[in-house]
Amino acid sequence: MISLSYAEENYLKGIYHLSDGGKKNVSTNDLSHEMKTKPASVSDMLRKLSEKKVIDYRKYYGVNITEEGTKQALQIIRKHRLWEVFLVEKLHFSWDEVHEVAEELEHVKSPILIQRLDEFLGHPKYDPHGDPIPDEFGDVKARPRMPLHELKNNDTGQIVAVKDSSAAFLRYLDKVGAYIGARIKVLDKVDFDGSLEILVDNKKTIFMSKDVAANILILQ
Amino acid sequence: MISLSYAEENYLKGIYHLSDGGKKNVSTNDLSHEMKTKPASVSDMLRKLSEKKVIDYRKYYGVNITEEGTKQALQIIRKHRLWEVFLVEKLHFSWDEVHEVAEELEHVKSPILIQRLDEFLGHPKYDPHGDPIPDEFGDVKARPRMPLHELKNNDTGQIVAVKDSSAAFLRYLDKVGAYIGARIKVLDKVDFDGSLEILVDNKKTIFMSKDVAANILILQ
DNA sequence: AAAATTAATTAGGCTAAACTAAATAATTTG
DNA sequence: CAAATTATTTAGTTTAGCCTAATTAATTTT
Ligand SMILES: [Mn+2]
Ligand SMILES: [Mn+2]
Ligand SMILES: [Mn+2]
Ligand SMILES: [Mn+2]
Repeated sequence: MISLSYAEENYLKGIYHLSDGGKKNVSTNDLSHEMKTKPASVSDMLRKLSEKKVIDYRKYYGVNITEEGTKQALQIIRKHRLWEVFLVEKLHFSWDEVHEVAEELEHVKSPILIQRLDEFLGHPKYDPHGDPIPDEFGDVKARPRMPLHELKNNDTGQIVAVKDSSAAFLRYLDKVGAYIGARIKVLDKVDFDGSLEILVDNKKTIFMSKDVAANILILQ
Repeated sequence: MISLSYAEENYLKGIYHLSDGGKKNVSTNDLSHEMKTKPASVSDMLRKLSEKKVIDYRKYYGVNITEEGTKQALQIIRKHRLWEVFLVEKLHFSWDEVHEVAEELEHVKSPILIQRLDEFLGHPKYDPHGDPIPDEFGDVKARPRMPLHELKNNDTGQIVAVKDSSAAFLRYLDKVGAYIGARIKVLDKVDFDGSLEILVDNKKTIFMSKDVAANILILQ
């Protein structure tokens, strides 16, 4: 297996995410935005990743991640999410504090480390944000999930993940009392702006904007 | 607190160790050997570390670590050793497998991470090789310890640390049955080559060369 | 105390990963 | 469909961290 640098790993992960798991073609500009670098830097990196055969790159036409690239991206994501679980379950981090740290830990190179960590955590299937953890072969157990803002009046379901893992968003969810695993029901949907009134665990009613709801993923 | 790069952290740690915790002056050549880089690269790095005030550097006369440098070195060592404890106690690594991985983990930047890890581990005082773990203020509980080859006939004591943490040495100790915490007694010391016959835990007799004994540290 | 040896530094290069500015390709618009 | 706009790449710099070769400083030897 070809070895990638810290920066290359981050780019590959960015490409994997923007391509929606390999389905879509990714543009230089979008990637530069994702990576917080300039398009010129992205062009440089794409050439290198292409030489390492983890992406297919046609100048001016964007990139597609290869089979090998997908495999590697999934292993980085596996590490990231396992570390997130560790931080929350064992070190009592809150779910809005883990992303940054996992962003570093995911690059530690030691296959045995990640295997043992997985065992130690009891082979978790999902990370603290509800995202599935790929297994050692890169297999992902995907659950069908739908953004909350697409639900109709009286629809019910369970919060299983968040689309946005930023600290600001997660802390907002903490404040209003939304969490992974919560059972919800749409009490009212305002036509004018798409904002929602939600019943949580048959107890608490919370109001949220369409933008917030769009970042909450529901299993029906 | 000035922020150091990954490479700078490793150099500073190297300087700290070679200087015996700040007591000795360190030469460019010795450091280049320690870091497995060329003396020219060391000169470059010393200039940079000097600008960051973590070392006192007089050209051609070697370096001394500053107060600030010592503080930072101790925090890196703290992280290194806490991670080693984690790997052994929680992930069931053997003591000869942890050093390399800790060498990477020690650079993860997150004060809260290391504080929580310390709590999770129950504030351990020593790492798997018997080395003391500095506390968050850089205070180290040093035990008086003596290399085994300096003991006399019939002297007794307890193995509390190893000087060499290489996998080869540690696996050799595993094989002969020497471990941290073992009670030992010197049964015989051969004048000719300094090799030793040792009684371990009043049960097992083991023979070892002077070189091996010199890397085993005893609390009397 | 000069000569020889050893240690350390400087000079000049290389690569990775970023950048800005300029050039060029692709796409959209009148 | 030519012109304008937007996206992307290329060219040329920068910085960190390494290298080799050449130079210079310090130390040891005769
Ligand atoms: Mn990362
Ligand atoms: Mn996550
Ligand atoms: Mn290290
Ligand atoms: Mn250790």
